[in-house]
Amino acid sequence: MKTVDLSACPVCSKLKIDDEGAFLEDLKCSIKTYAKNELILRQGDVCDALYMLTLGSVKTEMITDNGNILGIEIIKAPRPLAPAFVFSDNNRFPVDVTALEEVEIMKIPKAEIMRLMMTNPDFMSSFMTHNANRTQFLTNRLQLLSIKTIKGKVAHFLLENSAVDNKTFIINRNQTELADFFGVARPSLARCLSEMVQDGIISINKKEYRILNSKKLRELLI
Amino acid sequence: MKTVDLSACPVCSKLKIDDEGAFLEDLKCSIKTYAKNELILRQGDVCDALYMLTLGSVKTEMITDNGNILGIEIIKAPRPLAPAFVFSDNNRFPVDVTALEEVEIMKIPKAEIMRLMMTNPDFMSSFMTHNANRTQFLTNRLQLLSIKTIKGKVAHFLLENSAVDNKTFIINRNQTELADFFGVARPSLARCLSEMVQDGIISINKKEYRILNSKKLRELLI
DNA sequence: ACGAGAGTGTAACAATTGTTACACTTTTAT
DNA sequence: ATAAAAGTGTAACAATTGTTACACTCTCGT
Repeated sequence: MKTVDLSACPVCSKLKIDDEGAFLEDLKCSIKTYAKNELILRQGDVCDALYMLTLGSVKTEMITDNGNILGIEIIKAPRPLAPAFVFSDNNRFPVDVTALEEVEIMKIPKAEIMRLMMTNPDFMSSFMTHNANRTQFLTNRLQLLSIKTIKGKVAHFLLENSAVDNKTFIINRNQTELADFFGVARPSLARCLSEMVQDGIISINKKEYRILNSKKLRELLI
Repeated sequence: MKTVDLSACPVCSKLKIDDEGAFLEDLKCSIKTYAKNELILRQGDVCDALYMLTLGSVKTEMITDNGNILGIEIIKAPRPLAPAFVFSDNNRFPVDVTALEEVEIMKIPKAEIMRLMMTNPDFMSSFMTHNANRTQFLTNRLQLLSIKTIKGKVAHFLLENSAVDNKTFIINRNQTELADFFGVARPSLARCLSEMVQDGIISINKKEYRILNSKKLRELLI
């Protein structure tokens, strides 16, 4: 059974491997499966290995001190989960990870990662780049959270997600998830969205969003 | 002139180098100095090299779309600035960096970093760990920002900064900087602080903060 | 096709925070 | 030493967001 497509993985794609099967057998790793909605990793868990999502998709969310949920992101296989934290001094998971469907996770010991990095320059480079991109993602998240008004967050989010040429796009989150993502209350988000629709700035049809007036949308950032 | 103490640097400390001088001469890098309050790096600048702060201290802050300032951290030499971003796909600086005093910065090309990593396992390990710790720092920042009430942020911050045994400590930020750090308005922070003092939860004397009632402080997180 | 449950729209009201303004204190530079 | 600048306390008011509640629509499984 081939469960992993290494070439699609951001940190493994550059590996020059003759025999993928042999490579994976060589790797001292264990594989575990999880059912839909199962909690895979808990915020605060010790992170002594690299967890590679090899099949399915998961969501990560942060539980704040006050019990609020802050949605972080949805991750689809194949991709490593929180790869940076394997190497941190206080190596604990920063988020809860929950299975969105049937999921398969490969657990690779830290020592194995070290070995791969030392013997394989391309792997090292990919791993570094991937981690750097993750940091950039976190920075963007920080930027989004630091916008104080909900309309500003929405504007930032929509402008970021809209291609230059295409002003219509699908957002694969329902309103509740979107509110979690922004760290605001659901009815507050609904109010802002409906006001923006009334003002002719955007239109919403189910999960399809369209920017009608990007000038006004940009003004909401000010 | 010896400007750098490698042993104090989080990513260079483990380097086994006989002749520090020769090592630094070998490194294809350039050194530049900046005056107090000078803007060293601007958010969005292309980041094609590792910037190592070798002397002095700087502050980093993020300018959000709406022009607000979000204070991130104060960095003292020796330490690399935004090391993760050298390797990111979209390698641009995430923050403004401003000199807090006379500052010296060493610019090391990306290729040199790669060479060091490949030839020096300890350097690689330190670099990885440092980047991981930076990610963890960003995650903590994210957690702080996701707390919605100002008192909650203050409580989180104070509890995080207070040692277990010592309930008194110095915060080297004035009220304005603290407000920027929390991403709130200065008078709002002042109001919360004075209420917390009135309620006998904390006491403040200039920059010395003391926790008087840690139980009540913890309740503010709920 | 139909009922249960999830998701959405919206309203009234409460709570928190932001804004602006100004007096006052402390620090810094000359 | 003294003026200028930076930092702090605080008040009135505006604006935004959260809370709670409920009706309505849509989706999905049986």
